[in-house]
Amino acid sequence: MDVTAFKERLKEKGCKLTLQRRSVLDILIKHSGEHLSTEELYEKVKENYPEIGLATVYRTVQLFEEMHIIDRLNFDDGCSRFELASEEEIHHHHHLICEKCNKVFEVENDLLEEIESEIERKYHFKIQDHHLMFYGQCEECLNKKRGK
Amino acid sequence: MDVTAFKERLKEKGCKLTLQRRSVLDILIKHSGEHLSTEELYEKVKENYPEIGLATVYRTVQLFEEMHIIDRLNFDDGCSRFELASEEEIHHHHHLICEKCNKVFEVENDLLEEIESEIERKYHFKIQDHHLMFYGQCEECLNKKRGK
DNA sequence: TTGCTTGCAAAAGTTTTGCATAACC
DNA sequence: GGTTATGCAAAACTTTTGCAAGCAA
Repeated sequence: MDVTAFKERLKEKGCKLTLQRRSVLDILIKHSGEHLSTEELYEKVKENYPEIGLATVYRTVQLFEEMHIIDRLNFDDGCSRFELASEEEIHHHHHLICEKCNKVFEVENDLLEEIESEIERKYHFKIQDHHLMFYGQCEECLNKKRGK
Repeated sequence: MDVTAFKERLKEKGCKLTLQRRSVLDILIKHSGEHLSTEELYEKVKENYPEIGLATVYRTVQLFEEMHIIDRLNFDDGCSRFELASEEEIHHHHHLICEKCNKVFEVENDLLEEIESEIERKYHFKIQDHHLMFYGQCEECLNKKRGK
């Protein structure tokens, strides 16, 4: 997303373009695929912008979430984590979480359309989004266990 | 689960059967399908066992989670919620979360085997569990919106 | 100028922990 | 009797909020 488009989307919401908001977005883009927490975002933004406050980062991720710029993820590690929302309408990757080393992998795979339409029909529920996480063991940890 | 089996499973872990643990299990069984939070569990246990402490309930749900007696759920409302784990090895329901009224519905539907085996093959990741949540609008809220 | 935004500090909310006492086996 | 478990209070964390000052448009 470029600065002009970003400013435009903020304006639509009656919000202003501030250096803090730009800095948070920059870090999110720079670290896409890393699922940073608010605290981690704050630490990274501070490297270039030491005056920023943690509360501002919390307020910014809330705003970005409402604007659908980012998605909030929960890996049960005590804090929210974020990733850039995909630009396309139908996005969706899933997450593999290794219960040994806690690493998170992304999976490009949807295939949920079938399940979604069945659920929509059966339960009269209009689905707008989904989160799918798989828990288990990653290749590396499987090999370690087997002593390879 | 009966008391004898419960005691046996506790003993396997070197843990003792206490009135507190029995009380928490009783409430979980009595309110299965309700996704109680730790605080809510505490309130309900207190009705019959007023001396119990909140920390004990926190410690108990941690223990039960390790024992796979319950599953921890996260609906992004600021706390963990719990449900009894299914007795069968493979049995999975999913959750529909209405973003208007925040009600949670359960869906009896697996159909993920196909996706799981594809992921296991492609990513060399051994899947042990999954969580699938759908976000959207429930029938009631859809009807309200349309003024029915 | 006007209203949105920020930084700070304090508050709020959930969860964990230390420790003396109590309960289980 | 020895060890695990509990209750209480305090601590640790994450997140939110109030408010005066600052900044964008």
